Amino acid sequence: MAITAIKGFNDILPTESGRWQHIEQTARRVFELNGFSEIRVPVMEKTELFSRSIGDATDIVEKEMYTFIDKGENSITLRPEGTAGVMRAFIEHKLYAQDPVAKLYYLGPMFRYERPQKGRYRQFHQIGAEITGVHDPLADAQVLNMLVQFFRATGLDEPQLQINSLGCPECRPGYRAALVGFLESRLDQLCEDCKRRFSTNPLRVLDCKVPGCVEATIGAPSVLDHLCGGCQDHFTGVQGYLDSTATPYSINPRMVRGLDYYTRTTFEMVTGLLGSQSAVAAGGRYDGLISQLGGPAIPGIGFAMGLERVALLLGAQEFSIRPDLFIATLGAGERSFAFRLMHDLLRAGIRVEMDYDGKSLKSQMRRADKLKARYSLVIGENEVNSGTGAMKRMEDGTQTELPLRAEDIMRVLS
RNA sequence: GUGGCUAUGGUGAAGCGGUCAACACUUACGACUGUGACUCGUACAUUCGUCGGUUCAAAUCCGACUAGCCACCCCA
Repeated sequence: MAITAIKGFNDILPTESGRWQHIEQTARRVFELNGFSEIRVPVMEKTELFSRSIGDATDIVEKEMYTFIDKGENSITLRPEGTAGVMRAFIEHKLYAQDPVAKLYYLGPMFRYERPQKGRYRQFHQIGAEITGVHDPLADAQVLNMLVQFFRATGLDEPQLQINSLGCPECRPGYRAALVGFLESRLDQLCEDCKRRFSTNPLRVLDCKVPGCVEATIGAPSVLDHLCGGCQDHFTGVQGYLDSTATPYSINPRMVRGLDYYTRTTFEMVTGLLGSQSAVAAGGRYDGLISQLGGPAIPGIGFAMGLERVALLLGAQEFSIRPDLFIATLGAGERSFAFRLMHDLLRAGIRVEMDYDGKSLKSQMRRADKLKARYSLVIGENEVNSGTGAMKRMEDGTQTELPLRAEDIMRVLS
């Protein structure tokens, strides 16, 4: 039996890589337009970074991390998400000293040990962006608008933006207490999972899809009614900015996040097209994270989107590269002439293909067709002797006689 | 970690106990001795995820294992 890839780790084959490049290029273009610069950080970090930022009691840290001990006895973890590493770098290199307002984006593989399913893999890829140093809801709104811009630019208008506010360390405890009080009386109506959540993370009960739980939580207190003045103003501000740019969104007071560091604004881009993996991108504000990791008290906000999920939404769209010209040759003698011509054209930036191993002309023409070459050119003894030949436009079969020099060929191609 | 489903060539698949494992696509070569797409011809699974069992006989029945998919949990 041949060796196969690890469960949940996928190859991105040439037929799909074009789609991935389209996504990545679009993200880079949109993000850079918005003033974000790329930051590249390692795929592994000390385990402690993640347990401290994401939260010890979260599922990610409790059961989904690829953690191991290296030869120096250090506990190392393959990053399960990007923000922690980016903020570690931000603090470690004191980027805030130059300018506390940093706009950073990153992209790359993330790792989570979960059972794979549609749109969820053990190695998956995210593109994320972060803004540090801005308290004003303007930063929230810019990040959200940029996300919406990205999806539009990618040709996807389906995912919907949902926003919520989780409050801050001031007001969240009060809300949590109110919710616990409410749920306590209906504990017997909740599913087994929710009974467990009730003690570990009561906010999650609101997110449960079991009909009994949905019903039991109908009159539950909303986070939005328990926000303190500051959080209330902030959330209103975010909405105001979104309204002013006519960015469509809806408020989902039941939206909960899986990472502990979120405060105030949280959001998701959701789709109904990916089965149970409805979130294509998600993020929020993390005002306490940087100081929690040993940096100064600087706020932050950001998001990450799942590339596999975006790629799935894009479907089987073709992004293949077509050659401009295919050169067919009739004999070994002509091939060196053709090779030289191809070389000149490649140097000029023309995409050229030629036959590699002396196949029949029929085969070569078939190949030109299969590669979807725009033009073909047959080179035989006559062409080599006369220095002229005929370029055939594959689309309609018309031929153009011309001298076989790079500049003449380029003229026909343009 | 839990549950369900499925495993036949490069791909999509027929086959449901008994002659060479259909068919389609892909690929290669040819019909056209210097011009593709359409058409036609030829070739391409000593073998049906793996191991074991039942049987005179198994891709077809049984068991175990493995893998994949989907769902739950959770999440991008």
